[in-house]
Amino acid sequence: MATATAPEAAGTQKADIFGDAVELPVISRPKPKFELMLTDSSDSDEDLPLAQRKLSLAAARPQPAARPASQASRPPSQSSQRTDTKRKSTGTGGSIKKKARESDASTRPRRSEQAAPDAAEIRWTTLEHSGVLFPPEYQPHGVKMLYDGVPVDLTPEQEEVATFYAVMLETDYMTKETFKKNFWEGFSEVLGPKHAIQCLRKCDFTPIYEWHMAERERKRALTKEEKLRLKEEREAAEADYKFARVDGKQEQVGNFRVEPPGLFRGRGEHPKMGKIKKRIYPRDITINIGKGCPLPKHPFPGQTWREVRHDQTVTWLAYWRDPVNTKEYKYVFLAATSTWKSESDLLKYEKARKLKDSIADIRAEYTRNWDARDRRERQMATALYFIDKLALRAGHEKDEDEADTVGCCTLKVENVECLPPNHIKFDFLGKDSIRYENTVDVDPKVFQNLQLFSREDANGKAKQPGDQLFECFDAQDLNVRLKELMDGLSVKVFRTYNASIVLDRLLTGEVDSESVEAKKAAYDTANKEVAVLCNHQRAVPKGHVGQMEKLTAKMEALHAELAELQADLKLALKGLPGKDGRKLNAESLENRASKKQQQIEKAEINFKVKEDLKTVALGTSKINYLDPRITVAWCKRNEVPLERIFNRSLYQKFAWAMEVEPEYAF
DNA sequence: TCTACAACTTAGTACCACCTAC
DNA sequence: GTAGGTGGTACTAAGTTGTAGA
Repeated sequence: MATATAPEAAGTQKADIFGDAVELPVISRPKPKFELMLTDSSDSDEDLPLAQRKLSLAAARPQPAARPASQASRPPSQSSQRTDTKRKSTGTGGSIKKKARESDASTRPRRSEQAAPDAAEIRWTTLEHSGVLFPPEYQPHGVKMLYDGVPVDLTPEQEEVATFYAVMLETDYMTKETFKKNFWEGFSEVLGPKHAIQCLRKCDFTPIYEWHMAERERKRALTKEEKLRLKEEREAAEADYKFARVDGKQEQVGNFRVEPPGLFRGRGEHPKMGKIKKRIYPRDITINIGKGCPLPKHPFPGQTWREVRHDQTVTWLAYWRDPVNTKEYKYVFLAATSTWKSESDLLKYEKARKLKDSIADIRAEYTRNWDARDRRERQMATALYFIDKLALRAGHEKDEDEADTVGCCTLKVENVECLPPNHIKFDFLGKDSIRYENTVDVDPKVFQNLQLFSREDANGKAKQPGDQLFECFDAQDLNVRLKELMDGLSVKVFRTYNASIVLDRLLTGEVDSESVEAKKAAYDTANKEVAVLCNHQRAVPKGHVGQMEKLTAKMEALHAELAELQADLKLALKGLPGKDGRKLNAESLENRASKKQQQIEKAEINFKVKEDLKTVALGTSKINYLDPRITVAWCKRNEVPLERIFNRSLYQKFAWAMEVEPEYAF
């Protein structure tokens, strides 16, 4: 039985992967397979544990100004009251959408220009980097697509767009009319009105697709040496862009590559899927860099960056406007391992831990408000119950040109079904158009409220499909309320809190096995609980059915072999020869049967795990929701090598959590 | 007061390199 | 040596949030 290792008894050892400054309690684990990228140790607080350092940093930084007293003390009933009339129902199945944004962002003064940023907002003093890496210019291949069975000449620009489409011929997008319609709009524009190609139906992109597949195969068939040479060339080209220097410290850049052109691959039924994502040039990109630093170079003579800023209040290095969703931006940020991201992670988990101290009061408050006379109060309290218990996302109103997905605050009446006596069935498309389907038992008061909210609005008018379930408030209103309950609280904190507290609870007991395999399985089970809670789904892996069939056949073969061994063993124990007259050795047969049994058990576990997890994504919660200190502490207590749980990336991302005490509780 | 922007986090998927079993 | 499986990683879409400014 594994026992928790007391820190005093455990002592500490230097762990070279973390650099000299970090000490780990002794646990029996092999040297990790990978090295952490060492951070600059010139910080004056280098003797502090990393976690404390970050906290100290956070504490040292002036806190943002408190909310105006008027806002802070405003009684809930007086806060931005949203009425039924404000949010009109479409009654046609569509959700209420925001008015399309029309103003040009470039005409708006930027935050940093409005006034000198106060000290609380300054994120850096010096910032040096090499900008962004552009994808190579298009190289025409000369393969002709067919129109009405006849090869057609295309200009390089037209050929490029045709190729965007051709490479997607075998994807599900080809079954989507929206995708094809949007592509055709873009393609026909590139072709021009007088082009021979006049409709998509007669287009045959197969020759280009076949060329693409042959290219892929050619690259796959390169020799090891050729592949290595290409890799080295690629790395040499990227070297300058991989790192930035922030206040003198080298930091990894996350996404330094400019997104290449292609077709927009929106998820679910995104109305813009198939639109052409045009090529981005320096003239589209705004660079953020320290004053006096050399400007990043780019390979386009005659072009200049769209703009160069020296905004010390933000952490992005570059951005450009999304060419498809033109109201949005694409940013280049530092990598997850950077100090900025680590700080931000730590603060996120500390905020979630703070919620732990307030959660009882918050629950008491929303429970009281299930009976509130004010409909808005009652709706908010009901919604918050679901956010808390089911870890639902906030859900903001969306434009017509976005996928029609919802969160808690934007649920429509048809997304919930009240099943007496107290079951609520949820069925809606959430983020990424992932379906949330869940039936839960709720408090009778919540059940009554939901029946009312889905039946009629505040004026007693019957609701129709497409109408909002909670029509009296939105996510922003709820966040304002949450800030009254706890400083810094917002809806998303509940997801972090719930994910981490569930993991913490599930990992509290001792694992009933000495084997690392069994311990890891216990961890994965807990991880799975969280993933299910957060509705982290994935597509069933390709070939899953085939794999399961193979596993089934393998298990059947193993069982048959075991049966044979057991039959022989019976004969051997009676001193009889085998069916074929062979002499049998009982001891050997017993060993072989035992090994076979183990093989069967292993295969059965493998089968079950595979089937269980075929639609569950474990990684998302590990990366975003689970306080890594829970995992690190559990590994220390249970003598599980951390690299069995965290891969290299997570190891680096959570470097700040490594020296946590084994007794750490979320 | 409200909307839209700007900045950031969270998310699933495609692809590729590596490992393992045969 | 090879095929198939697996895990890591890059990519980029799609959320959330706080707040400026009309």
